[in-house]
Amino acid sequence: MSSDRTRSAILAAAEKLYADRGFGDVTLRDIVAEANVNLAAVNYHFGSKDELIAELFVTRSLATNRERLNELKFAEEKGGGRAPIDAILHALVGPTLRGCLGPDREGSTAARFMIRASIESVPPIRRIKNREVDHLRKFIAAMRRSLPGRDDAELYWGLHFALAMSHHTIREKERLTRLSEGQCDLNDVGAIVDRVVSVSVMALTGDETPAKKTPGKLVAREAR
Amino acid sequence: MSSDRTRSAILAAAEKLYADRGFGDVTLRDIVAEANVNLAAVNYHFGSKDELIAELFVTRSLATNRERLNELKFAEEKGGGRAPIDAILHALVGPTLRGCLGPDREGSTAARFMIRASIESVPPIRRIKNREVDHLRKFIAAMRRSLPGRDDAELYWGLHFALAMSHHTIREKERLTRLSEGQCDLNDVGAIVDRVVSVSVMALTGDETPAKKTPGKLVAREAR
DNA sequence: GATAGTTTCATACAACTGTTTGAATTGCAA
DNA sequence: TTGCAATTCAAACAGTTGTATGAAACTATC
Repeated sequence: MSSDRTRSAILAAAEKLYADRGFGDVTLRDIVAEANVNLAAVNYHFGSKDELIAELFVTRSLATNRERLNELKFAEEKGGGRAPIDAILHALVGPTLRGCLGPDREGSTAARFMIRASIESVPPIRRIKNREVDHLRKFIAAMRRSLPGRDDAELYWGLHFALAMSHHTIREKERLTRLSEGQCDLNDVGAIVDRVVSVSVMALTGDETPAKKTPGKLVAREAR
Repeated sequence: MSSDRTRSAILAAAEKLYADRGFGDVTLRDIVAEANVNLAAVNYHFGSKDELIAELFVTRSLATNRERLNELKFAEEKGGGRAPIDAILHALVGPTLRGCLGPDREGSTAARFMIRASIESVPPIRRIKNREVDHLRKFIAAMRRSLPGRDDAELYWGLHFALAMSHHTIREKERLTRLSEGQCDLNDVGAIVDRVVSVSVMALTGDETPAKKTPGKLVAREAR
């Protein structure tokens, strides 16, 4: 228990390299070179390469989940047990978007690592993501309290779409920048969060029964 | 030019195996075993493993793009040069969703392969996807005609969100099924397309200037 | 300062990867 | 049939990968 130095040097080096070059072509030898430690150190301290990746991902995603739940709890307490739906969605997508996008996050290896983890799909991370369901259920519960009477399926779809927009923005931010030739500002994270939340709220409250076969033209207006 | 037999046997076997087990752990030896051909045949007929994957992906995605443009062209001709926005978005997300989800597509290796290609992110496929920008610009142009005066950035965000919901639904269909405990029907593809289109239309037409700092509650109603 | 436990290190291992080679076989035209 | 090109094949190649080993170096306790 004395030498955390090696341990954390490996973690830092691995996070940096994975963030920079992806999981695909970063070997243990690259990592130990960057960390200036011996090759065997990874297996000694982490057991295996996969466990190293898992620890990296778990640490970061636990932090995000904690932040999410804090925001949710705060919003629900403020609303006396019922948070407004936009606050709930804000708590859901805000931490992730803020963590991965945003100013001066360019240099943050943690953020870039999480972007990689979102783009590539490597077994140890996939295993962890599959346990995320329980976490999301807490948001479904809050949404149910916020929009009582709403069909559960609608809530699931709303949450699903909120995550879709948030994750896709993270995954494809370069492509969106290129496609829009810079007209979409990917630096103003606050505006992005608001935009995702706003659309998600519309998805949830727009029309009771989503257009069945031929969706009519939909017009939304701001109701104060 | 005589033996396409080997060539297409390889293509079929590769598509099946990649669809079933992902790109990560399917080797050339797996493929040639499934195809009952010699190991060297892949390099002989395709040059390299990456070129095999690329050909597989290009074939399928060209088909999807063609279908998209057909739908778009049809809608614009019907509208005399200006298609309604929901028709444009329908042309954008319909072919992809229909191609990857939907009934009796369970057995379609082509569909499952495209899902894999959407989930995992392997270099040859990434290279091809990066050339997709020109294709998407045609939809931006159609959207500009459909919603004149609208800020270009808004159009880009709308298209981006439409793709986000469509791709995320494909990628995470199992997870959504599990999360919603089957309450979200992933088999009714038509309904899913309509749902994605409907939300995308709301995103594009909902409020002129997307809520800046504190998004107000938004209510949409059906017009017409 | 001897001892026991932890940590580092160089090295080897065993397996697997995509690719190449050169000879055998096939198919087809003259 | 003969000749030539296209195709198939078994085998080997060259490189990389994550992991295991056992000895050395360190660290703290008594």
